[in-house]
Formats: sequence, C-alpha cells, structure tokens
Amino acid sequence: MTSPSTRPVRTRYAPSPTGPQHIGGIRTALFAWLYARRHGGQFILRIEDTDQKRTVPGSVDLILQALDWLGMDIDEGPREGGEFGPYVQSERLEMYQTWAAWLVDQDRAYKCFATPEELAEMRKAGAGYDRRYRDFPADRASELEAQGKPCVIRFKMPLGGVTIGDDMIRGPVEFDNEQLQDAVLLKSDGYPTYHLAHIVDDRHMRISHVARAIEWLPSFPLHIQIWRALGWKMPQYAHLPVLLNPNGKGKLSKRKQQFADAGGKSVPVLMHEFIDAGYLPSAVMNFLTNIGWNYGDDEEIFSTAQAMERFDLKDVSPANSAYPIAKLDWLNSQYIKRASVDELCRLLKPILEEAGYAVDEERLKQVVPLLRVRLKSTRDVVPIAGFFFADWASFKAPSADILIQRKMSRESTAAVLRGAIPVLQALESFSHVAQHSAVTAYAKSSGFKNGQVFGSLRAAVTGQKVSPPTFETMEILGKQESIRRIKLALQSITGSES
RNA sequence: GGCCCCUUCGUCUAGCGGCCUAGGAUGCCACCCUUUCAAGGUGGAGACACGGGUUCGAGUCCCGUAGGGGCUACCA
Repeated sequence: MTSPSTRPVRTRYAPSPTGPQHIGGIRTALFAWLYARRHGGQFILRIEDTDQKRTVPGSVDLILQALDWLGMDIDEGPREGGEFGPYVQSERLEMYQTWAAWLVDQDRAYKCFATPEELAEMRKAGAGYDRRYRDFPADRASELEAQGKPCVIRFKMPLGGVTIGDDMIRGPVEFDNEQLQDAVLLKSDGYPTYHLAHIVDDRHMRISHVARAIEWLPSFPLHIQIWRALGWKMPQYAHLPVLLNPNGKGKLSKRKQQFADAGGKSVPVLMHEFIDAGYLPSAVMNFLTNIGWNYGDDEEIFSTAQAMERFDLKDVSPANSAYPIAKLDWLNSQYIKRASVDELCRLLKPILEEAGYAVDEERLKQVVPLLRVRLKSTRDVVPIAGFFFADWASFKAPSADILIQRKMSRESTAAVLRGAIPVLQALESFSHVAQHSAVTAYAKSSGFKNGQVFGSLRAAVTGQKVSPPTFETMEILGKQESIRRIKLALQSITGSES
C-alpha cells in the first residue's frame, strides 16, 4: 500500500484559489518543490477550485506571482501546460464523476439523499451523519433520483478495524475505522470534494509524494481507504506541521495582527505583504526553509541551491512552530549586506520613487554603499536616506529633541555646532577623510568627545538620529549645503541666533 | 466532548542510548570598537514539561499525566 515508491519523483502544490497566498501555503509549496528538485523530479501546480462559493477570481495570478517571486519554477500547471492536464479541477469534472459512479457500481460508495436539514439535526444530536442511506435499496434510490431529488455520493467507510497510515515525517499512524464517517465524494452540484478529487488527480498526474498540511492527517485513513477501493497505488504522504502565531497560540492567522513577540508590530503573512515590506526573495526562502527543517552544520544562512542538495521530507520536524518573524528581519539585513551595489540600486530606486523622490542614478550609486549595513528592509531606504533625494533647498532644521544627543545639553550642542562651522569652512578639500581629521582635531581642542561632536553634526545635517555616516553624507551634500544646514540647526536650537 | 498529532533556551533549532557539566542562531543584556545611530567583535543570562519504567547508562526507548495544536462540513 505505501511501500517506498520507485517511481520518478513528482510533487505538487494544490492550492484553492480563494484569494491572496498565505505564507503557510507557500511553505507547503516550498517543501514539495525542494523535494522534487532534490530528486531531479517534477513540480506540478494544480488548482483545486471545487468549491464554487469560495473561488475568488484572480487568485491564480496571485499564486503564480508568489511562486515566481520566490523562484519556485513549475514544470506543469495551468500556465505551463503538460501532458496530464488540465491542471484546474473544475475542468476535470467528468473524471471525478466517472470514478464516483464506478465506486457506486463496486458497492464502495452510495447515493445519499439526506437533506441539509436532516444533516443539521444529526449534527446537533452529536454523532454526525448516521449512514441512513448506506444500505438504501437501489430501486428506491432510482425512484428518488427520477423525482429529481438531489443527492451526493458518499464513500462506504469500513465499519470496523483499523487503518494504518504511513507518514513520511512521523511514521505509522493508526486510526479506528469506526471513528470515521462516510465522507461525501461527489456533491449534489456534481463537483467532487477534496477527498475524491485529489486522489483521482494525484493518480492521473503520477504524483509520487504528497506534501500537505497536517490538518489533513485526520482524513488520511479515509484517503487510504479510497485509494484501496479504487485499486490504485498510493503516493507517499508527508503531513507538514503548521505555523503558529508568533506567540505560539493558534494557527497563524490570515489577518494582520499585532504581536508583542514581534515587537508589537503586525507581522506579514500574505505573500504580497512580504514583497511590499521590502524583503528579498532569497531571504524569505532562507527563512521559510529553516522552519521545521534545518540545513545543518550550524549554518543559518544558505542558498536555495544549497538547500536543494540536502532537503528531505523525512527530515522535517513533526512539531508545529511559532512563526519566528524576528529572524526574517535579521536574515533580510544579512542578504542586503551581501547584495551588490548594482543589485541594491535596482531594488531601491523604485521604492524611493514611489515615496515621491526624483532619483538620480549617480547619486544613488554614491549613497548605496553608505547605507547598506543599515537596512533591515529595502523600505528603510526612505527614512534613512530619502533626504539625499529631496529638494535640498527646502530642508527644514530638525527639532531640539533630535539635535540634542545623549549626554549633551542645549548649550553644549550649540557650542559644538557653532565651533564646527569655521573648521569645515576652512577646508580646501571637503572629502570625508579631510573632514574627519579636521573635526577630530577640533573635538580635541574644544574638549568634547569625538562622539559628541560627530553625533551633533549627524543630526544637524541629516535631521535624523539614524543615518549614513556623517562625513560621507556631508561630502555628498557639499560644503555649502552642509554648513547651511548646521547654521539652520543652530537657529533651531537657540531660537534666534544666526 | 471524541479522534489524531506534537512537547529541548522567549523564539527557530542541533541532538537519532554513553561524544551533553545539552551545541548553533535569533532576540535580550553588558562590554569593546566606532563617524555616540547602524554594522562588527567579545561575553552573559537562558531549555531537555512532569511522573513512572526499560537499561550498567536516557534529552534520546516505553507508559501515564499535563500542556499545546489539528480535525470533527455537500470548505479545502
């Protein structure tokens, strides 16, 4: 039944098109994809749109966008095509209907005419569907059908015994058959349920390994029984643990929420939120791969190509994980630090433009090396270095709370700034090297610490507490503009002085 | 409620009976360095859920308890 497959490896991601892609689903896709790539197999995308009510138009584009962005290439799917298509379930209805009917013929399934009201009553009574149509005479069923009574097809679950499932991640799992219901295979609208559809498709598409979320584990025995009733060879199944909220409470929710564990910030969970938040796809891949699986060798940072060489579904942890979002910020900053200047320019330019700045490419190239170590996300370029691209003439002096640094007072700050002006003014070359030595000398003679002087200048010139290095910044701004800003700061802090 | 899964530092994890006085990473704290931010460096606090077994020996195997999670639809 579940003996190791010697078939070529073919895995699939089979999402429902119900809206934006959730990070949990994407991680399932990632593990399936990695497994296929590790074994030189194929990765298939299949759209499971058997619930007409929940289908949201445009979802497939979102799914494709997410996979594309992360670099998970698809071998067969609705966009790519392939010899086992169509890859959209609503276009395969006939197959499901055929096999459902076949199961009825084989007496492994039956028509059930229970109304929604009846079902609701049974549920209220506690035990669920009571199999009242399981042994309903065929001629009477035909009668009801002839009268136009709607019906579903239900699977005849074995009434006793146990079903043992072999899960790649946790090994054998045993279930009492009597705990399971006669699940609906085909709905009254002619659409299949997941239970039937995924089996027919996985068999037809030659899927060798199914990586799916753990919420399917309880219906695993049902699926095993359906595979057997159909007489088909099962793929191997791996039930992936879920991502919990950052506080460890409950399944990671779809809605944006705030968590103290994430610094009180709302955490991204939808794929487009990761894109918008300025994360790099490589960092997100690294991040996701490291939850529930690890590369080993105490190596936290590794490429997708490296992961591909080692990944195995068998090594995935069976335990659920809290969503370690803080690690993504760190990983992202590491990837940004390692990115080339050109690459960063390419990423940063549209973000600055979107923020309303006119970006001069030469200037950007000058600025990028200065701020790369300060970026946790590409978005940070706006608060940290946006001022380079603003209209310099309209620069407003920062307020006192920014200007006056730690261990400094209004008076000492004013004194430092006032004294620095002639020092900078006297410089022939305004290079950051020249500034550094001149200002260091000035600090020494004035009795202030380097840090006190440098920090005050940083705030005066940039208007920010966090900024690129002060002297490099002033070099780019030029002597005139830098001194103008220091004078403005002086005014701001003293109220009137010029 | 019933069934199933899970349980190592706050968090992500290493550990597959002796190498564990439990390792790495992140986060936090301290110090160093420094163009007082950031980055970088060094160090620190911080975990085998609990109770029984099995064994010469248990974080590692078994059982129970507790806690967490999932499922319990004509949704997936």
